[in-house]
Amino acid sequence: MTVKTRFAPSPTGYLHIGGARTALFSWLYARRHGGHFVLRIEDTDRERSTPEAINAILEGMAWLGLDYDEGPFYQTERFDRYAEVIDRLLEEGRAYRCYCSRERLESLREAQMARKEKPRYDGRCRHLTEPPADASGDPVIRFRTPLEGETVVNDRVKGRIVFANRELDDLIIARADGSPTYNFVVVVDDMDMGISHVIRGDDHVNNTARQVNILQALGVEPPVYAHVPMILDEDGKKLSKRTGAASVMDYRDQGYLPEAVLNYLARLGWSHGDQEIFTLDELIQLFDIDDINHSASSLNSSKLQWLNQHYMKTGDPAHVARHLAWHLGEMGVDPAGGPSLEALVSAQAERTKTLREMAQNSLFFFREPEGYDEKAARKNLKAGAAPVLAALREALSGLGQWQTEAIHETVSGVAEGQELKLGKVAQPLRVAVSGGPVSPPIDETLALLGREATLRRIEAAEAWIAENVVDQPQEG
RNA sequence: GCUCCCAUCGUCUAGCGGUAAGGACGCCGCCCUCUCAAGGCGGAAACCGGGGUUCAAAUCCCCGUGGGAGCGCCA
Repeated sequence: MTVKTRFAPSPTGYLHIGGARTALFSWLYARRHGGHFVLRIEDTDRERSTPEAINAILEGMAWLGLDYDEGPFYQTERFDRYAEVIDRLLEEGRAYRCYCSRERLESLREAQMARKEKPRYDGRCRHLTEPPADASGDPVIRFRTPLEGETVVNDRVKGRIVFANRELDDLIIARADGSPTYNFVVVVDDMDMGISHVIRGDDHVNNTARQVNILQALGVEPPVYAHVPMILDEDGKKLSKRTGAASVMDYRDQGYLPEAVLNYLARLGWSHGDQEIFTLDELIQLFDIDDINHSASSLNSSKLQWLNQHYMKTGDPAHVARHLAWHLGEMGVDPAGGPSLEALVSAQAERTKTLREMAQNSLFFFREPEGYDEKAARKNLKAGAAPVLAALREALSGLGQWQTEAIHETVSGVAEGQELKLGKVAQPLRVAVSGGPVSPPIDETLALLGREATLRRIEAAEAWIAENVVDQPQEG
């Protein structure tokens, strides 16, 4: 059997992190089996679907690198086809027109709820042969669900699930205006597009029995279903925009690499023994529906951060640098005016968790620090630091080659000359050039910053000390 | 309320009748160290409860309990 999977989001919002995972699973499964992956936009709800949301979904897919072999298909462009199938169902008596008013349906539901029954259509129009006398307005079309027997779904992740048909009611497949509804279009599309495996969130399990029944009425073999558990937020609650990043683009904005997000998502609800780090190729090779978990899982941002740092540390610096450049740009920095981004990535990757943090902590390489971190200055830019800085400035200005190793020797040389531990020299220097207490190793920092900026900032620090510290009572 | 699903460290998970219940993130401690990190080493930390089945249950069955989903002229 040729494998064909699909991702079928409704364009009513951004590409959700949960949706991204189902998309990833579907994509991986198709790639794993040399099949096709289809993107289908479920936009039958014209009220809620927006072009912005469609773009957001396409953008999210592109950022993650989940490419599709077919589509995007739009359901709104397939209305003729749906009408055709509905007519066929009507002719064959597998569907019927229902003239019940919304009001009647509403009170029916209320009465059932009051009786603690499961609300469902009572089948009043099921046996009508012609419109009732009191009919007003256009009818909806309902699917004639079998009254008896059971519908079995052999779910690839949940196992065998049995639904008694009497628990199902006659669902509406076309609205009064003739437009088809979700449970119906899904079935027609999956059938027409030759979808072999439906991988989707398990909030759809209860729909599956209805869909299987429609498929059977159409005389078609159902696809293989695999319902993956939900993703919960860090507190184990349902995901919402409120509780942090829900849209995949938020992850980009927060400084995550797409490969980190992909790896993280893959390991959320799926596993392969004790392995945590997977390349995309490994995922394609190893992914299997049978290894998907049965229970919902919570997001854990610290694990994502760990993965992200892993990819920043071990990835191709040029690749990471491209992403870093984007974030620098977001912060109004033109990377052209500073050190090599690749070198910067190498220097910062092991001390930052995200690209955003890396960019933030690297700002001083591109522009003068805006003043000194108060605490760091109080501790390191004391009166006693002035001669140290002066010595450093002198030694560094005479340095032949502005390279890490030579700089390192020079700085340690100054420390020895002043009979100070390296830290006593490096730290004031660090504050002087970076404005704060944290940076890559001082020699690397200076090498990246360049001689000119280094000397200028040392001088500025000396002036700052003269102006702000000289009159203060000296302490050690 | 009815139907369906789920249940191993805080979190992600391995386990598929016999294990000292393993790994990862995070956390704690030590080492390393010019800052912050990274890294190395070590540590604390889990089978929801009760019944069965079995020589033997985290693993199989049942019942509870607790979560979740669905019950639209939404998808």
